[in-house]
Parts: sequence; C-alpha cells; structure tokens
Amino acid sequence: MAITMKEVAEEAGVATSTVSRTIQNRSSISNSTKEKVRKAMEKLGYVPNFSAQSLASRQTRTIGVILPPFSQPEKASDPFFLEILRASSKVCSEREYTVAIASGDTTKELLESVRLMYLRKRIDGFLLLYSKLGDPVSRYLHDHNVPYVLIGCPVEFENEVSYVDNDNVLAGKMAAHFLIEKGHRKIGFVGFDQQEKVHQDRYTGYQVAMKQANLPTTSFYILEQANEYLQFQEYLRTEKPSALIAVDDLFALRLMQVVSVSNFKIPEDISLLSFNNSLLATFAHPFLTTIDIHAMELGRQATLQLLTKLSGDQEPIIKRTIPHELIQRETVNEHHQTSTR
Amino acid sequence: MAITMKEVAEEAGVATSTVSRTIQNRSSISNSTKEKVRKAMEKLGYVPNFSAQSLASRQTRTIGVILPPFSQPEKASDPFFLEILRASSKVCSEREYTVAIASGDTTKELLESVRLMYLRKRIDGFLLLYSKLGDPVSRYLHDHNVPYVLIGCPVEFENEVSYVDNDNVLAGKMAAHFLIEKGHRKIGFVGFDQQEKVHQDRYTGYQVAMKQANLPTTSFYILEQANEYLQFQEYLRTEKPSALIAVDDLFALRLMQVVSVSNFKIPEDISLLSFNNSLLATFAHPFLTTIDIHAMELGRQATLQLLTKLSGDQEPIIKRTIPHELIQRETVNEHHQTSTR
DNA sequence: AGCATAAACGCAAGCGCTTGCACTGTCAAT
DNA sequence: ATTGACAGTGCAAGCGCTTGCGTTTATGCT
Repeated sequence: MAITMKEVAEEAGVATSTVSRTIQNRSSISNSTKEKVRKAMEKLGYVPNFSAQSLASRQTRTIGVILPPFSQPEKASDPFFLEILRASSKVCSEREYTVAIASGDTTKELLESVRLMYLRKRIDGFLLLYSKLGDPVSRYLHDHNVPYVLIGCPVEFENEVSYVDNDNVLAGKMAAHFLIEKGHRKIGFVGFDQQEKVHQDRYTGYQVAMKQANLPTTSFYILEQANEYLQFQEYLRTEKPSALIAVDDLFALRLMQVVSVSNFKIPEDISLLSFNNSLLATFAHPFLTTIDIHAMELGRQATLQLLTKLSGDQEPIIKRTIPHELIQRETVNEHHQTSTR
Repeated sequence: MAITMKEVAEEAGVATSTVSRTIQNRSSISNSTKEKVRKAMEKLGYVPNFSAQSLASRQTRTIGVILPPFSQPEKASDPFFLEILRASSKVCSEREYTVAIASGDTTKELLESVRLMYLRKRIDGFLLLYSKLGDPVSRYLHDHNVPYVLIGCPVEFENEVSYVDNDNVLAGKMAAHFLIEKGHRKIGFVGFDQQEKVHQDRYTGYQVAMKQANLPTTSFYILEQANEYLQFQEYLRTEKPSALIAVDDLFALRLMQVVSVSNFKIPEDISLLSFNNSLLATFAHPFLTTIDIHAMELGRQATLQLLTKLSGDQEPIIKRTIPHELIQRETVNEHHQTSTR
C-alpha cells in the first residue's frame, strides 16, 4: 500500500496533525518542524490521498467544464472549446485542481450530469462554455447557488452571473474600421446563426462602424442550405463587395471555398476578415487575417475567477472583458477605389 | 448539510451497511428490504457522497483522458479530440464514472500531471489519445502498470498495450480502390507529417492499391511551408492528377483552397477524398467525400475497454479495430478517361 | 520570582462510506 | 427434536485525512 500520513508522522517524530498542517503550510507550525516533516515526506515519497483530503476538508479541488450540448454539432467542431479546456486545465494543475468535463447529447442529459456531479460532491464549481436563452443548465446553477463562471455573454440573469467575455461589438466595429481604412467601401458581413449572441454583437459593431463612415451598403447574409449558398454567390456577382467579414475562422474557411468557386480570388478580388484567430487561421490558404479573441486568455481568466470564487474570499459578481487584437495575415488587401468618391 | 446514509438507514429502519449494499444492489439483501431502503432514499433525496465512497472503496470512478502535448498545435485544432472526449464522457456518465482531463504544454508538464493524478489516487486509469516514439508519458504508464488504453496505433510496447484503432492501411487501400473504380488513374496522395503513423499507414494502403491496379504514377506530397505549396501547385499543373487523397478532413479543407487557387475545380477537374468524416466534412463547400473512421466509436470502445479493465475481471491485453466506412458526398466524380486504355 | 500570554504541537473526534465477520431466524434433512 | 446450511442483517473497524480544542513549553512583563 501507499505511504500514509501516519508513517510520515512517525518518521518525522511528530503527530499526523502536524504533517497535515505542514502540507497546508500553516503558520502555526515552526519552520524547523516543517523542514523535518518535509524531509520525511521526501524520504518516504509521500503523496497525500486525494479522496481522504476531500472527505475531511469537504472540498474536491475539482471544477467541471460544461460543454454545449451536442445538439449543435457545428459548435462542437470548433477548436475554441479545446483551447479553453487546455487553458483551464493549465491553470488548474498549477493550483492542484483538476478539471472534469460535463457534456451530453441533449440539454436534459447535460443537466442530469451536472446535477449529479454537484450533488455527489465531485465538484466544487463549474465553468460554463455556452449561454442560451432558457437553458435549464444555467437555470439550475443559478437557482441552486452553484458557484460558476460563464465564458461568453450572459443572456439571462445578466446581473447575477460572473462571466468573462470579449467585447464583441467593439470587435465587430474594429473589423469594419480596419477594412474601411484599407479603402474598402462595399463590405459584407456574413454569419450563420442569427440566434447567437456573438453573431449579433459582431454584426452590431459592424453596423455602427459602417454607419459612422456613412457607408451606403450594409449587407447581412446567412448560409446554411444550398439555396442560401446560391443567394450568396448571386450577391457576390451582382454587388461585387470588395471585402467580407466572416463571423469566425471556421466559417471563413467555408466562405473562402465558396468565394473561390465563384471565381473570385482572395485577397485580390475580395478581402476577408474573420474572428477568433483559432488554430485554423494558419491552416487556411492564404492565411486568415483575423481578430484574435485570445481564447486561451478567456479560459485562463475564467478559471482564475472561478477558483478565487471557490476559495471564498471574494466579491460575488465579477464581469471581465478580455481585449481582442487584430492579426494581419494574408486575406486582406488595400482596396483602390475605382468609381466611388 | 446533505443527507447521509445514516439518516436513510434510520428512516428505513435498517443498518447503514444495508443501505450501502442496497446501493450496490447486492444479492445478499432481500428485495423487500431493498425496496424499503430505496423508498427512504427517495423520500429524503439521498445522494451518496463521492469522496467518502472513494475513500472507503479505494476506487475513484474517474478516468483521465490524456490529450497530446500542446507542442503540436495542429493536432490540437482537430475536432477529433473533442469527439473522443464526448464519446468517452458519454460512456462514463452512463456508468457513473467521470472523465478528467490531463493536458500540458510540454511532455514534461503532461507527465507530471498524469503522475500526480495517479499517485494522489484521483484517477483509476487513463485513455491515451496519442502515441509517439519515446514518449515519457506512455513509458510511465507502462512501467508503473497503470491501467490505460490507447486510441491509435502503438509504436512502442506493441504487444503489451490495449488499444483501439482503425485499420488505416486498409482505409488507405479502400480510398485508392474507390477512386480507381470511379475511373481515376492519376491519383495523388497528400499528407503533412511523415512521422505520423496514421499518415504512413494510409499512405501504405494507397500504395498497395495502386500497385495492385498496376497504376503507373504514385505520388506523395507534403505541404508545410510556402515553397512546398508551390511545388504542389506545380505538380497539379504538370501532372494533372484527376484525384487527390488527403490525409484528413482538416487538411483537405486547406487542400481545397489551394486547388481552387490553382484554378482547378473540385470535383469537376479534380476529385478529392479524405479521411475522418469529422464535423468539418459538411462544413466544407462542396461537402467532402470522406472515409469515416467513426471517432465516436473509437472513443466509446476505448472507454468501455478501460472500464472493464478497471473492474478487474478481464484478460490483460485487448486490441480492437474499429471499421471504417466511406461516406459519399460531393467531392468525388466519375472520371472519363481520355488518353489511357 | 510569579503570572499572563502566545507560540508550537498533540489528541481525538469526526468526514460518510465499505466490508469482513458475527449473528439471528428459517427450513429441510436426519 | 436436533442439526446444518443459508439467506438476510447488523456491528464495528477501518479508509486517510482535517481541525477544534487542550496541553506543553518558551517568552515577556511587572
């Protein structure tokens, strides 16, 4: 069997309580004793037993990361989630925490899984990676006062949730601004899900910027089915936008293909700007110019926030905004006006 | 405080041991008593405390999923991992297990994280999602007899590891076969990492099939840097292959773009076949014809295998092969020969 | 020298569950 | 009726750690 605290205590000639307090580095143990105990631990190769610790201390040092229900598979393919997961996991292991994952095919399954994890005391708190109106999971967390922080923008209980997010409106604005500065006038915004807050926000920002620049055409397209593709191609042909803003990188990849098929070249004919700077951005050809939302940082901050929340000493609600940053690569060109102005 | 077993026992008028055995559904408890106990649990809303269970039973009912170290970021963007994670998580929650994630930026960090999880008895066993020659993590697992199963093809301790994988050689063969049947003669294979076992295997299969069909040109290209792109475009122009096999979907997306830029149309000029059928496949335009490797099933089977291994009663080593399946979508056309035959 | 005070540590009672073993009652076989 | 065999429960000793409180020893003050 593995080494226990008792054996360490004997080896060091102290009581188990002293060993325990040494591990927790309490000030009530003198440095000399701590040293003695640490030597003994070292010598015996002692590693504290996690279950025993949680049982006695009533905390699990484990957080649950809640992935969006699989019913929206497009989301599931987004590298975004893995990045968050990794960032969170990193912060956790630095602080001797563990991350467990909560996922489910349906909202119902997910809720059940979250509920059980919490009730069985497997988990101290959650990181919620999505936010949807009327979502029973966030409702549960909220109603039962489960500690959690949201990554993304809350659509319910806005004033009672801790969250970290980007300023997507600002990002959308920045995107449009950038293209306008580059000389573009006909700029289209392309997304695929009007329900999504992120899409809405980025679109709003885009609108604002266009309006400020007093730019005539504002366009908004959604692609999902075949006929929407055709409409979009039609738009490309008739309106001849010189630049496109795609709502995220993954979607931009698709868009690039559609544009190519319509015999336009990126960036020569059409510039393309997207969001996220996911790992896919340099996987595209040409490389995507994109607005980095610092997913890692989102994950990091959210996790930190959750951990301090769990440690007790903290103000109830914190809202944090992670800055974004434009990464210039290959898909945006200067546009030299022909007709306008 | 939460309800404990003791209270349930009182409510049901039995001893706590009886409650415990009821939960475990042991045959030594009569059905009538079980019923009584279950009613009491129901009434009080009892949920067993996980830490206490693990402490007493010496098992955590938690498995760790080991993600590849982040030093290979291309891998990290592959939706493959999330799919596995979800599949595993699903199996786990059905069996009241939990999945924790182990990841790290470097191999060293990863190893440390895995080691601690195991030593602190936070975890019963692992699912390893990558396999690399000389990898210290798999060496650790192996040397310390940690229960684990690998998803993918082992490159070390081949005969001492349980794993589940596809038959990638066969899949490669199938890919080539399919294209040959469709009338293609000039078929190129395109991958991006010769070190990867998966790439090698699929390539081998492709070679075999081509050789069998007595087909002249066998081509193999790698793209990573700009000049390799150019070489590839050169290849397209001079050799004019009628079909391409891409080593996976993500890579196929990139390829599609390169092909478009070279003014070839998919599938009219060049057919494209890839592997994985990841969620990206229908995110491409046109939709990818691809060989489904049933990632979910890989995750499922691997997890099941791990769980039975953990439950004790089982033969030491199991190797399982998950079948693949060709999914026809839009990127492969019939090829009508012009010169040959 | 005498006493309050604080610093450093040990005692022991849990935390909520599992499980080997002992115990009771029932019933068929002798 | 006596015994043996079992099915069905309860007892109580842990599992390995934390922590409130009590005890000891060193320190400061008058």
